[in-house]
Amino acid sequence: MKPTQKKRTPEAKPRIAQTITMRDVAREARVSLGTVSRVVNKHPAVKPEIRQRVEAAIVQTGWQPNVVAQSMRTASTRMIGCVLPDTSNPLFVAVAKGAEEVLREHGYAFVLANSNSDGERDLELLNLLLQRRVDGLLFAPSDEYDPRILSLLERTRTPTVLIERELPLDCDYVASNQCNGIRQAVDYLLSIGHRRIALVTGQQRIRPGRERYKGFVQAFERAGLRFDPALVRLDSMDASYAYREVQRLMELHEPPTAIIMGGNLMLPGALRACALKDVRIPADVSIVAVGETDLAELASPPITTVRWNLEAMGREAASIVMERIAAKPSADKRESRRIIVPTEIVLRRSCAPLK
Amino acid sequence: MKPTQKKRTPEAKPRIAQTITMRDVAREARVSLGTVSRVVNKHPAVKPEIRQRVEAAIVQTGWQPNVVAQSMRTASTRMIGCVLPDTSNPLFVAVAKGAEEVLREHGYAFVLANSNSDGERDLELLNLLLQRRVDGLLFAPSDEYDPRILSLLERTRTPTVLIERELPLDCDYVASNQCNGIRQAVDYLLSIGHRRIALVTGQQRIRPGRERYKGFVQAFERAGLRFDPALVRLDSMDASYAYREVQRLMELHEPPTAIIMGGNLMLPGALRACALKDVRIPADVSIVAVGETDLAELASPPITTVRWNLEAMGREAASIVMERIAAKPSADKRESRRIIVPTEIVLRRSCAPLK
DNA sequence: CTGTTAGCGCATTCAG
DNA sequence: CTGAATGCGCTAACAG
Repeated sequence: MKPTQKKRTPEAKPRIAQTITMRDVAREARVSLGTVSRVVNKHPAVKPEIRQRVEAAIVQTGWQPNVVAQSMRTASTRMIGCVLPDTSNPLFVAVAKGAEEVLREHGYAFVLANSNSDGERDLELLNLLLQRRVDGLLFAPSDEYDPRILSLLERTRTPTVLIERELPLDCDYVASNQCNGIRQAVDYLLSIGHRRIALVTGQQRIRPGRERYKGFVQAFERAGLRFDPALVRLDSMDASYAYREVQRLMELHEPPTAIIMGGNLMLPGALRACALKDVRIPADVSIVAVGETDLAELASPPITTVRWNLEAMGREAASIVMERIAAKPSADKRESRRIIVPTEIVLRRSCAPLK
Repeated sequence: MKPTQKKRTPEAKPRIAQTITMRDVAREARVSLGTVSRVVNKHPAVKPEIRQRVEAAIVQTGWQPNVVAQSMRTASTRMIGCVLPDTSNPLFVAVAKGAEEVLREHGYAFVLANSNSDGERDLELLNLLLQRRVDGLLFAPSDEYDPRILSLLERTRTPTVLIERELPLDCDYVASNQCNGIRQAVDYLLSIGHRRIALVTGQQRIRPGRERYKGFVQAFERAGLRFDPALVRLDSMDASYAYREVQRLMELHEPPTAIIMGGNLMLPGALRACALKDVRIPADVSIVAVGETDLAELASPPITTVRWNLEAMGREAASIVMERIAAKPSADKRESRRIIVPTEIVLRRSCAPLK
C-alpha cells in the first residue's frame, strides 16, 4: 500500500455535477442532517429560527429531494404502474388519463406499459413494475384465465385494481356495464321492430366480451324472443374482424336487419364493409356501435352508440388504489371493491324502424 | 429502560412480508453477498458451480431485484419521464406508444404525465420527474418561450428530447414537417384552381402553429400569388375554435373556396360547422385536414388529409434519449439532433376543382 | 475466483 | 428541541 494515497482518489473524479444532498444543506445551515430532514418533512418540533435557516440553505444550495433515496428508506416509491393491452385504444387512453390525473393530485407518478394484448408481456411487465416497487397497480390483463397472472396477483401485496376485467379471485375492479349497454341496444332495436339482430364482438375470455354476449342473450330472453345464433360472432374486437364479419353477415341468405358492433374499434371496419358492399345505413341495415367516438357522431348517418364515462373509470380506479395504500397499515381483510359504471344509449340516425 | 428488551422489538412486528434480499440468497447459497451480486450482474468471473448454486438459491428464495436499491447505488433509475400537453390527443398517444415500445425494449420504464397545456404544470411535472431522478425526458412544452422552462432545461444534465417543439436553445427534438405538409396542401388546392384558401390553426408559440403558417405563406410566395389575410385564423387548434371559425369564414361576403384545418382535433368541429350551415363539401367548400383519423377516412365525403408517421416519431425520440444516455460518459458536446419526419398528402373527395 | 466493506441519500430512532 | 448514529438493498472497490 502506498501510504501517500488515501483509499479514494477523489481528484480522479472531476467534482463536476456533484449532487447536492441534505448533508450539504445541513452544513450550509450549520445544523445536523436530522434537523434538515425534520424541516423537510414538516416535523413540528423545530424552532422557527432554525427552520428558517434551513429553508434558506435549501434555496441557497438548490437542493432537491432525491425521491429514490426516500423510497429506499420508506419502502414507498409513490409510483403506480399501469399495464394495458393497448395504450392507443381511445378507451384505455381515456381511462389512463383519468387515472393519471388523480394520481398526480396525490403526488404519485404514473408508469404506463403496453402489453399489446400479449399475455406473456402482461406477466413480464407486471414483474418489471413489481421489481420497481410500484406502490400499486392498475391492470387490464389480456387473458383473465392465465394461471400465472392469477397466482402472481394472489401472492403480491401490491394493491391492484383491474380495469374492465374480472378475475376468478378476490380483486378490486372498475368496469363498465356492458351487459346493460347491449341490453339497451337490443331493447331499442326490438322496440323498433327488429328481430334479426346480429352481435359482433369478441374475446369471451375477457369481461367485456362476456358481458356483451350476456346482455344480448338476456335482452332476448326477457323479451320472450329467440335470437338466431348464426348472427352472433364472438371472435374478436378488431376493426378488421368487424370489416369481415359485417360483410359475411350481409351476404347471408337472410341477413340481419340490425347489427351491434360490440367493440369501440369496430365501427370503422363496419362502415368500410357497408361502403364496400353498398349496404345503406339504415335503409338496408341498422347499426349500433359500442363506444362513443367522433366518427360515430359525424358519420353519415350519425351512428347510434352505447357510451359511458371512461375518464371517471380511470379516476375511480386510481382512487381505489390510493385508498388501499392509505389503509394498508390497518385492515387488510376489507372486501374487494367492484365498481360498475353505467352505460347509456345515444340514439342517432343509424337505426330505422323495420318496415 | 428494561434490560430485558433489546433495542428493537422484532417480535412486535409480525415477520410477515419480510422482503427477501440478496443477503437471504447469499445465506441460502452459502456464499457472500458480493458473489450473489456478481451472478446477478453476469460478471464473468464466477465459478460455474457457484453460479448454479446462487441461481438455485434465487429461485428457491423467490428473490427479485429491488430496482430502487439498484438505482440508489448506480444513480440510474432506468426510467424516462414524458410530459405531454394532452395525453388523450391521438397525436401524442401514438407518439407515446412508439416511445414506450422502444424504452421497454431497453429495459426502461415510461412515466407519463399530462400538463393539460398548462405551462405551470409543465414546470411542476418536470421538477417532479427530475426529483424522481428519471434518466431522460421526452417533453412537449405548452409554451416554447417560458423562460423558466428554458433555464431549467439548460441547467439540467438529464437528456431531453422535445416532441413537436423547438426551443430557442440547443436541444434535441423530433418533429413533423408541418411546413411542408401545409405547403403540399396549398399547392394541391392551387393546382385545382383554388385561390381563396383559408387556414385555421393556432398557437404561434409552439412549433406546429408556426410551421403551418410558414408553409402557407411559402406556398403562396412560391406560386407568385397572394393570399387574403382575412382568411387566416391563428388562435387555437381546438375543435371548438374550428367550429366557430369555419362558420365565420363561410359567412364572409367572399367566403373561402377551400379551408385547411391545421390541427388534428379540428376536423370534427369543422364538419359540425358545415353541417350546421348547410355547407356542402366539396361543392361549397373544399376541406383539407391535418392529421389522419378514422373520421377523415370515413366521413362523407372522405376528407383529404396531411399525414405522417406518429409512432415513428415516438420511437425516434426514445432512441435518441437512449443514445444520449449511453453516450453520457464520453462526449458531451455532440451537437443536438433534429429529426424532422416527412409528411404526405392523402387525396380524398373533400376537395373539388374550382369551377 | 470469492469475501469483506463502504457507502448511495435519506428517515428515524435514541441520547442529550 | 437538536445531533449522532443506524440501516434500507444493493454495487463496486479492494483484499485475499
